[in-house]
Amino acid sequence: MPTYALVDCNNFYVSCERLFRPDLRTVPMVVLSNNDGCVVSRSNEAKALGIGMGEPFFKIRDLVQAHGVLAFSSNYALYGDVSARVVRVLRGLAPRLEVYSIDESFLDLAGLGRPLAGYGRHIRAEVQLLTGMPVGVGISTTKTLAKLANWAAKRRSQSGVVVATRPEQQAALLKDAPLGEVWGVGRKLQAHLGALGVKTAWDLAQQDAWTMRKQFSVVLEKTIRELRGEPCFALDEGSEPKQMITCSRSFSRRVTELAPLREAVASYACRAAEKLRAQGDVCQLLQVYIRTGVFNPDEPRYARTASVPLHTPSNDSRDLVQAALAGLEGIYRPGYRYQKAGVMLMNLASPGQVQADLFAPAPRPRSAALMATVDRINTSMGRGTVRLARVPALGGWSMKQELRSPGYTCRWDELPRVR
DNA sequence: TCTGGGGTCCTAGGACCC
DNA sequence: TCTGGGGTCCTAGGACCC
Repeated sequence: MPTYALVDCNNFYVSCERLFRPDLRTVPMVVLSNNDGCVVSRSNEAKALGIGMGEPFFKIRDLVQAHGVLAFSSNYALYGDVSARVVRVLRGLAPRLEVYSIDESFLDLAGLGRPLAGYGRHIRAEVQLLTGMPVGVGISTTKTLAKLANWAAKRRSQSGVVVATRPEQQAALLKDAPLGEVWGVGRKLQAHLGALGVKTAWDLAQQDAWTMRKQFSVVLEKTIRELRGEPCFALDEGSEPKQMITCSRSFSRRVTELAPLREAVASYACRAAEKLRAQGDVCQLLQVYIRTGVFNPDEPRYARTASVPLHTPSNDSRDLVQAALAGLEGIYRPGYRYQKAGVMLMNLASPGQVQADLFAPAPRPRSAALMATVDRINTSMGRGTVRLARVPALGGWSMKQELRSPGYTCRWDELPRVR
């Protein structure tokens, strides 16, 4: 019988911040998105105060003041490092594993030959002991059911482990879970299905799969089958290269002039190019977009995307910056207050795979060696140590992160001190 | 005044072909 | 007055995920 465990870190970003600040263990706290814009992680104490996921920080300033809620800017270097440590521990406990996100992994526990509940508790204890990270464990026969069991582990169980492998356990789980907790059912689908009287995971599992497929999508059909214990989603052990790479940022303040937009777009193109080279691909189509804010109804709106084909597929930062800036020139209009820009790399391919364009300009000589050197220096000495002249270290548009914690585990000069 | 970033997959519709 | 059918490919947009 297929058996999956979903291991999910509790309040992951907040828990990372607490690893090196045990004094904060019971303090209400939140971690904010880039530019200190929205709440993206909340401690249990912050949840109890009614602070919602994704809530704009400025809207809860009073609440934060009144209850002494501690806020942190997101520190992705730290979170990425902690995440890698957790995965290392999990790999030792289940060799077949899918890293699903920065704070979640699916483990294949089929044929374990040990009692599942006990093994779930063992997983939890090992991760806690070796990394300090609290996790919940949901175990069932499909990935969708394991996700749901994990939800129950957090909400309904003292031990932090829920096993739902037997039919009666699964029925109880489905009847207990609101529709919106089902993996793959978002806000829109919840509203549509709700109108049909489908309110719980159990209700959804009772629907006719074929009818739901015709009325909604093949994805929902698979979700229904998975809820009934029929596996439709396989474990994905990774190594598939990405099909699209993007780098985009909101500005710390509105930008109106072309010059700072050029700086920002050039720096995003460079960052995207680094990611592209890290997976060893070249790119054949680049898109660049700029847009004004979307929340202020009184502000004139503008949003455009430019697509720039690369006739010679490339992963050279200089080529991608050039293409991005050419695209930007075509879509920039003065008179707007721009809030965000982004660069997307598409139609990715491995270098040997692409057909050379007979009339395309010749690729740059020694490009690969130069880029490899730049990447090596930036990897060892810090991102942005070597960069193109048109990419400033910091622009007026650069991200605001006023509340960032130290890089406890990833910067020599910010290591915690022990006295 | 202030509202994140990076992905995937699916579908519908249009262009194009024979 | 009458105006095919089926397949493929591409793109844009939407929904979902964390």
